This record gives sequence, C-alpha cells and structure tokens, in this order.
Amino acid sequence: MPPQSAAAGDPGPIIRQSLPAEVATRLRDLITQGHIAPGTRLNEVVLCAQLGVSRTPLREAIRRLAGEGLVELVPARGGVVRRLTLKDAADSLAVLKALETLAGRLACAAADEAGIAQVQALHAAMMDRYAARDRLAYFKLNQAVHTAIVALSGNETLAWAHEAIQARMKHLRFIGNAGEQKWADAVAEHEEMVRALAARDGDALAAVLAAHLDRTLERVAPVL
Amino acid sequence: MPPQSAAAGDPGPIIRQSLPAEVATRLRDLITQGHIAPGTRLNEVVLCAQLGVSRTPLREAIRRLAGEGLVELVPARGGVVRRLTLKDAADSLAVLKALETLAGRLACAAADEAGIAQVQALHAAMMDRYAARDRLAYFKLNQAVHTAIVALSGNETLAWAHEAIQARMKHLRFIGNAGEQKWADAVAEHEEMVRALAARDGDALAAVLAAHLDRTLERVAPVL
DNA sequence: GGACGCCATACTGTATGCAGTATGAAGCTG
DNA sequence: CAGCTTCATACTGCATACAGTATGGCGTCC
Repeated sequence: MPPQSAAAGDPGPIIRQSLPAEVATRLRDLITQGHIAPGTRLNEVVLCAQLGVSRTPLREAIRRLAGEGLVELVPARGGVVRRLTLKDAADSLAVLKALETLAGRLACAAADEAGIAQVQALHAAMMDRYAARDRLAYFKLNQAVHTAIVALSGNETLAWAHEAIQARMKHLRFIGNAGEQKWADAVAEHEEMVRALAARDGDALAAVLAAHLDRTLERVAPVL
Repeated sequence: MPPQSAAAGDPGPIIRQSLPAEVATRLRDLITQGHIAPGTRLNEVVLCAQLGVSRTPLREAIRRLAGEGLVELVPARGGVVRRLTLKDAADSLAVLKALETLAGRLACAAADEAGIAQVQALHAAMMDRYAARDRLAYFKLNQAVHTAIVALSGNETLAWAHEAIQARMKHLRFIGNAGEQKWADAVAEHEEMVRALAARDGDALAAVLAAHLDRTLERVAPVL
C-alpha cells in the first residue's frame, strides 16, 4: 500500500524511511509473485546486485521475511524460500478463519461510518479491476479489503497476526485465482461480506468470512 | 525449553546452533523478567559488552525481537523496549482467546495419548513449583502448558502465531502473578483445563481456556 | 569400475570501519 | 533572564573485509 518511492535500481534520491523495510517489501513481492520459486536458496551477493543494496540491509530484509515465515533460515546455508504444503495452507487458513471471524464481529461493533465507507471503496475498486480482468490489481485490492476489515476491528494485535499469516498465503492466493468460475465465486462472496459489514451484522459477516476462507482452501488446493 | 549451553559471558566453547538466536533468547529473558524496563533504548555497544558478542549478531537479535513485537524500531534511534498499554494487553488476550479456543478444540480431537500425558506431566511439574512458591519456574511451566496444548492441535501456523503473541505478554504475566488469591485462582483454572483435555471434551476445554484468558486480563490489568 | 576421501570454491556468518543524523549543552542575542 | 542558534558528541545505519564451513568435483585406491 505505501508507495515504493525508489522503484529504480539506483540509490534512491529522495528521503527513505527504512532501507531494509523497503528491500523486504520488494523481496516479498518477488516471492509472492512467483519470480523466486519455493525451495530456492537466496544467494545474498546475487540479490545484492539485483536490488542495488549492500549485504547488510539485504540480510536484515531476509531475516524479516523469515520472521514472517516466508523464508526458512538454515544454518550456514542462509535463507531458502519456504515451500508451502497443503497442510500449511489448511493450517494457515484455519487460523485466518479464527482471526477474521473475530475481526468481523469486532468490526461490526466498533467501526465508524468512515471506515465502512473505506472498505466499500476498496471493494468497488476491486470490482472495477475484476471487470477489467486485471489479476494483479484485483489480487492486491482483495488483500486490502481483508486487511481493512481486520483494521476496523481496532485490535492491533489482531491486525498484526492477520497480516503476518496472510503474507505467507499471498503466493498461493496469487497463483490460485485461475479459473473463471472460482474467481466469480470469490467475488460473489466478497459482495456478501461488504453487505454484511454495511448492515453491521457481526454474525452474518463472521459466517461469510468463515465460508469464504473455507472456499479459499478449496480454490488453492489444486495447485498443491 | 532448549538448554542454553553457553550461559557464561565468554565465547562459548562448544557447538552452537545459531548465535543471534541465542542472543535473542537472552535479550528476551532480560526484557520479560524486567531487567530492562519498557521505554528503554537498547544501546548496542553497551549490550555488546554485556552479552559478550559483536554488534552484528546483537543487531540481528534486536530485529528478531522487533519482529515479535517486543521492541519497537524507530529510525536513527534503534530499538526501544515496547511499553504495553492496557489496550495492548486486552487486544493480545482477545487474540490469544481466539487462538487457544481453536487450539483446544483441535487438540481434543487430534491429540494422542502421549501428547496428553506430556501436558499432564508439565502441569504436575507446574503444581510442584506452585507448592514450592517458585515463581520463575512456575511461570515458565505455565507458559509451557499453554504452548503444549496449542502444539497438540497439530496446527503449526497456530502454534507459531500463539508463540509470537504469547511472547509479548510474558513480561506482563511475569509481573502480574502477584497476589496469593489470584495465583490460586489461576492454578485452579489450570486444573480444569487439564481435566477437560484428558476427557477430550473440546467444548469444555475451549470454555475453560476462554474464561482463563478473560481472568488473566483482570489479573494483569492492575499493573497497567 | 565403483566408492571413498581430499581439495578447491563459493557462500554464509561475524567483526569492524565509516558516514549520517539526532541529541544535548553551551554560548549568544534580544 | 529567556529563548534561540550553533556546535560537539554519541549512537545508529550501512558498507566492506575476514573467517569458518558446507558443497561439488576430482583423483586415488580397492
């Protein structure tokens, strides 16, 4: 969501808030979008040249991703991109279900009108990208909707945990959106979600979110 | 749980699996046990001398703790020990409640006899330390019981998230155990937990865990 | 011919040097 | 005397050099 200021490879000219954070974001994208395959060793020198930074901030970024569970740190061999099993996906989705269910109830109780409007705006933007069949943008807005709903709960720990676990699943969700019917189903479920939120019906929202995540497992299972 | 081999300050003689990990553990203990107060800036050079390591692994340890949410990383000022507010505690406990509730149900359904026996053994050990009023050992075994129950669920993501959030609360729980009555209540609730687990009554276990965590908030609230 | 052991290589892990920046104190001015 | 500016200091963030270790190829021995 935060605009990556220095997209080019050369040393950014403007102010930057945190180099390792930025590097981590870029690396994360590289992994989730499949440019670095699961099981691949992250060669530090190569990535240094590729991302235009030195080893120190790169290493910190790798550790950060390791903390999120995207890469595994094996001693004396560095970081390797974590390979997700079907069980991993099922586990993560089960936890996401518990978290989003809770978040949904809290959001309906605590959210202000502006927050709900913001979710609706994100949803509308997502529908727009869906209509245009812009998968990458749709994908990002999809995640943003879920994140926004969780944020509405007002529970920061909840948001933190959700973000961390969602990050692990990004790759799966990204490649798992194939199939016109599945995609349409997911979109329909999102419609329901936003309706339930607008009506502030916590139970309904929780139910829809739970169902949505169950279906998500079915949608991503084939790729594993 | 893993035995810290090189407890002394000098460079460890034997094999070590990962220096930053070990440093992170020691730093974590320092923070959770209150030797470093919340709000304190982590001066790298001082801690280097204190822990007997160089800046690089220490920095990595600090980043690791930042990833767990124990310390906050402010640009150009390094790491400061995070100060928990009442809201933070309430938020974390709400999430723990969702996680442990789920874990309890899964554990009752999936655990094998050996696993249940192990939890019972930990509980017995905890009761022993309670009888001896050994607060530090009780505290650690208490955490271990919760962790073991979550592990019995067989859901690795769940275990990961639980561990991460529990780490943030360790300090609070450590200083929040004051008061003989509160302590006795907590122990009684633990008795119930283990009984429900042994009976494989998922609903009952979930209910007890939920109540236990609600009470935990009441127990730690006074210190905030 | 196959298997074991040795050696060269490449990569990670650690230490240290250097630059940028925030901070606090001292001096100056209104 | 108060407030502001300026400068010195100390600390973080980054870069790079060094050391330790796993790995893959090659030669040798059985």
